This record gives sequence, structure tokens and C-alpha cells, in this order.
Amino acid sequence: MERAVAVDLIAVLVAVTGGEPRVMTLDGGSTLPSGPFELAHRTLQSGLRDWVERQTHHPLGYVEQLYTFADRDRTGEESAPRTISIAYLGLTRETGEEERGWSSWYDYFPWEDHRSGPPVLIERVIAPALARWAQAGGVLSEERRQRVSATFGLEGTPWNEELTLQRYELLFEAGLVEEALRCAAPRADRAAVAGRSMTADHRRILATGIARLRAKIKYRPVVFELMPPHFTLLQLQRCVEALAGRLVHKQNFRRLVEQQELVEETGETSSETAGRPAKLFRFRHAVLAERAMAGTKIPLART
Amino acid sequence: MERAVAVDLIAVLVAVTGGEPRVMTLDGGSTLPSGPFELAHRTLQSGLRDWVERQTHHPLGYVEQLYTFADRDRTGEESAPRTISIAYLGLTRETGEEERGWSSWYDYFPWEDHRSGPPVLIERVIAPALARWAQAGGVLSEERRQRVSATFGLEGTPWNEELTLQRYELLFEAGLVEEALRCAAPRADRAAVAGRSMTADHRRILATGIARLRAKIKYRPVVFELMPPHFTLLQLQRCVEALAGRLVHKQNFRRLVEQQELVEETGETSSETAGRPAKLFRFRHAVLAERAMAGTKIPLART
DNA sequence: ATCACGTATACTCACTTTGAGCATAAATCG
DNA sequence: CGATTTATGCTCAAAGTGAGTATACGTGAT
Repeated sequence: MERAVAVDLIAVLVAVTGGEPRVMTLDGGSTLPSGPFELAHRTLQSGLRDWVERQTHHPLGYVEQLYTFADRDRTGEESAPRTISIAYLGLTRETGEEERGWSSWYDYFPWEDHRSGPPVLIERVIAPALARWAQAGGVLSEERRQRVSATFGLEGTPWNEELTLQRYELLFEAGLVEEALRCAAPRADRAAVAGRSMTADHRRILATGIARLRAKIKYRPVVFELMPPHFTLLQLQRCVEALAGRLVHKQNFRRLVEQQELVEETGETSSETAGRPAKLFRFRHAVLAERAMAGTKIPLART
Repeated sequence: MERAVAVDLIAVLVAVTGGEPRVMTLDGGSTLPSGPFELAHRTLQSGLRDWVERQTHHPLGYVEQLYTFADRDRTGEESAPRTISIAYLGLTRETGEEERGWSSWYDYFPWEDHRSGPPVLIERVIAPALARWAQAGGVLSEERRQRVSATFGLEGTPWNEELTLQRYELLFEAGLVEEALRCAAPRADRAAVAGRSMTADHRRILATGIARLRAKIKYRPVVFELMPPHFTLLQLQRCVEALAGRLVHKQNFRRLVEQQELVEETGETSSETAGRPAKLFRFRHAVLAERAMAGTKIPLART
């Protein structure tokens, strides 16, 4: 029974550039960076940190463990040696340069970007396909329909941006993503529907990371790890919107940021954009000490 | 470099009996149940489930992955083979019988039970010891003092029951728990302060589980996994209070439970207690389907 | 019987939070 | 100069949240 188990560290490394949330990828965008866990590392976290910084020369701001994956039937190859993947989420500053190796995460999840309204892709392709899948469910039909509505925000249910993972899993179950087709016998009635696929279960890991980050920005001041040292409030807002995949009410966003005293003015202003120049702010690092524990809610617009 | 890495599954198995939150333990309370990860398992989760149910004959309701631990310096023995522990949180129904093997989690964390006000232990022993530790911190003094206040709810800061892990880690750093003394050279000024210790880093894992559960009950209807099929609202409340380690405003608790339609009447009443008989309720399993996603907030009393 | 006590429920109330809209100010661009 | 764009200040209503008050309905003791 006790064969060797390989342990890998996988990183979901996130940055925001040009208004797009990006994830670091290899192989032209099909794989997340990963490496073997080495016994020399004192801690898993430090192992990952070392390894990412060596490989990317990016300073890693925030790091948190995401999840440990070991499902046998998700690798795509049954015969592959059993691997345990410990996935981490890492946040880093945008650099502007070296866009290579960073892909917008909406390439993989086009249905997740609701910044300019619900993507037509959902209404045109995904919803009908999922409806067919629910239909074919026999006694499970009704249950499936409910799940579909709840996760994709159909039929009156509001869109919940934190359900990224559940949506991906649903599409997987329904055989609508390429990764699912790999694991099952090909069937005429199933075809991958949308979004770029990735190696093994990397897209699932990415979905986990997105979901976690979308949840986290609402109660912890982690967005700042993704921002340059100085920024305008609109830039900050755009960053949050990029991550959340939906728009934010501007005035309320500012109210919140100021109420919570997350930032302080630098005294300078920026006139890079059109319109009235905006004040520049910097993150008040003091808040990390003050309220490392408390909450930081971000108001998302209803419509 | 590539030596074999052992992978263990560790379970934080929780039940509530007699108004006390309990965790399943072995060796008279010093160890959490754990077992090797077997390659035969399709999923980590199913591996754990199989193994716990075989060992305890308890049906496992809710299972969720907690965290993967691999810190080298926390096992207590430097020479031990490197082990990766994947910890899971499991919830199960109270059975009434076989109390053996279940310990109240407040045996390990006596400072976490605030149901009858802040434990004197904090004021008498922990706060002074932590103050001394902060004092001894040199330039870090102030930072340490702030951390202490924030995590333990001192000097005006409100108590936050979700910080169980942070509190344990703080006590560990300050050398005030037995586990910390194991790893360091003995020093005259350091003595374990309170709470029963456990093997290796099991107490840390338990702290992680408690923290997670305390957070979770506020936005997901998981308490019901710990309840018998029929219960009164007060029993439900007591269960939540046992987990949270603090009291709840009765009327608001009921308002919430009813608003969210989490339960439905069975038609029967219970007169096991003194006072007016209470209606019996059962969990509306429908909510799991309806709003598997939405929130379930639980109102905790301020004082 | 009735009184004290413990529990169960029903309502009220003030305050905060949150989503949203209106209005004005200060720049740029033709 | 007027249109456009961005920044920023202020108001408002609805919902949520942490309490408190009052009353109903059982039990067991006197």
C-alpha cells in the first residue's frame, strides 16, 4: 500500500495590471507554476516563498494556503503517480514590464467577468447547456435546476461573485469544460463550452484561488498588496472591481475606505487621466497592526 | 533530497454533549485521531470519512479540510521523519453514550470559554504573563502589547471569539504553553501557563478547527450537524453558545433562526426542562438546497 | 390554590450599516 | 466656451443589529 507520495507546491500568483487580474502561468498559459516540496524547507509557506521569489524575482507580499488537492480522478491520467498538491495563493505588485507569463484570469473563466453586465456567454451558451444538463438529470432534474440558478444567478437569484469554484465544478459535472471531457469517455452530446483549459486540475485550483481572494478582499485589507505604493482612489477601486468581476458604487467605496482609515494622503495629485486630478494616497500600514483582526467590507453595487 | 514524505490525515472531530463542545481524542486526551493517507482513497475527504467511520462508528455529517501542516520545528522531535499532516474538521451528532474519548475543548483552551464572563484565568495569569513578555520585547514591546490587546480583548478591545488560533500562537511565542517549552531550551522565566497540552502540534490543529468552526457557524447552517433530529430553540442556542464560547441574545437568536427559516416545528413540545414547555423543531433540510450559498448570521451578545 | 421561578414568545426601539441618488467642483479637450 | 470626464460632498431610505420590556405558560413548593 505505502507507495511513495509526491508532494508538490502549486502557486496561484496574482497581480493586477492594466485593469485585468492576472495569474502567473507557464507553458504559454496552460499551467500554474509548481515545484516539489523540499524537505529542507522549514515551513511550507517559506518553501513556497523561496521558490517563487527565486523563480520570478517578484517579491511576494501576501501568501496564504489555499487547499490541498489529491483527487485521483482529476489529473487526466489514471496511471500517473499519486501526487498531493498543496496550493497557495500569493499576491504581488504589478510591475508593468514583463507581461509574459501573466494571463488574465478571465481567459480561463470568461463567465466570471460581470464588470460590464452579465456576459452574453452565459445567456447564450452556458445557461442553455446547463438547462439541458438539468433536464437530463431524471429525478435530479429539479435539484440541478436549483443549483444552476443559485450558482449562476439565474431566474431572479442575484449573481454572487464568490461562487467561482462552485460554478466551475458545476460546469465540470455537466461536462462543459474541457477538463471534464478528458476524464470521461467522449460523448456526442458534450462539448467544452468556454474558457481556456489548463493542465490537470490547475483550472480548479485557480478557481479556488479566485473565490478565496474575492471573499477575502471584503474583510481584509489585502488589495493593497496588489497596488503600487501610491495610487488614486479610483485606481484602488478599479483594482477591486477587476478582482471581484463587478462594479462598485464609487461614493460608497470611498466612504468605506476613508471611514476605515485604510489610506492616507501623500499630498500629491495625479493627472494621468482626463478630468479633475485625483489625490494620491498610500496604504496606512498601521492598520495592519491596529486591526489585524477586524473587518474591511467592500460595498458592491446591487445592479 | 527526495526522501519519502509521510502523509497523515488528522481529524478534529467535534460533537456537543452536555452543553460542552467536545473533540474526539485518543491516549486519554493527548492526541487527535490520525491515520496514514492511503493511496487507495479516491479523495482525501473520502479517505478521512472511511477511516473515521470505521474507527468510531459515528456517521460523519459535515467534513471540511482545515489546513495542511508541515512545520518542521513543531513536532517536538527534530529527528522525527518529516510528516505532512492534512487536517480535517468533522461534525457529528451527540450520542449521549460513550463519553470516553471525547474531551471538552475548553480543557485545552480554558481561556476560550467566556460564557460566564471573561475567565479569571486571563486577568490573573495570562494577561500579566503576556505583559511581561511584551515588556521583554525591546523595540518590539509596543507592537507586542498591541497584539496582546487585540487578540485577548484587553484594554477596551472587544473579545473576538474567532481568534482562537492567534491566541494560541501568541501564547506559544511567549513560551506560555507546554508545547513551546518542548521546542526550546528550558528557561527559568518561562512556565506553561494553562490548558492541557497535546502531542506534537495537535493543540494547534485543534485551535485551527475551533477558530474555523466559530467563524463558520455565523454564515452557514452547520450547527445542525451537531444537533439531534429534534430540538428546542434553547437547545440550539446552547449549542451555538458552547461552540462560540459566549452568550447569545435569546430573542435575537430566535428572530434570526425564524427569519431565515432554518427550522420547522415538529408539532411536539418538550418538557424535559423546568418552565414552560418549548416547541420542538427540526432542521429544514431544504435550506441546504435553496441557499447552499447564502449567509446565516448569528447574533452574539455584546457584553 | 397560589406564588415564585424558569422558560417561551411577542413587540419595541434606537442606532448602524448599506445601497443608491443628487449636486457640485475641478480639470481636459475640442 | 461648452462638452466631457473625473473627484468629492451630502442626503436618504431601507434593512440589519444589538439591546430592552412585557406577557404567556409551564413546574414545584407552600
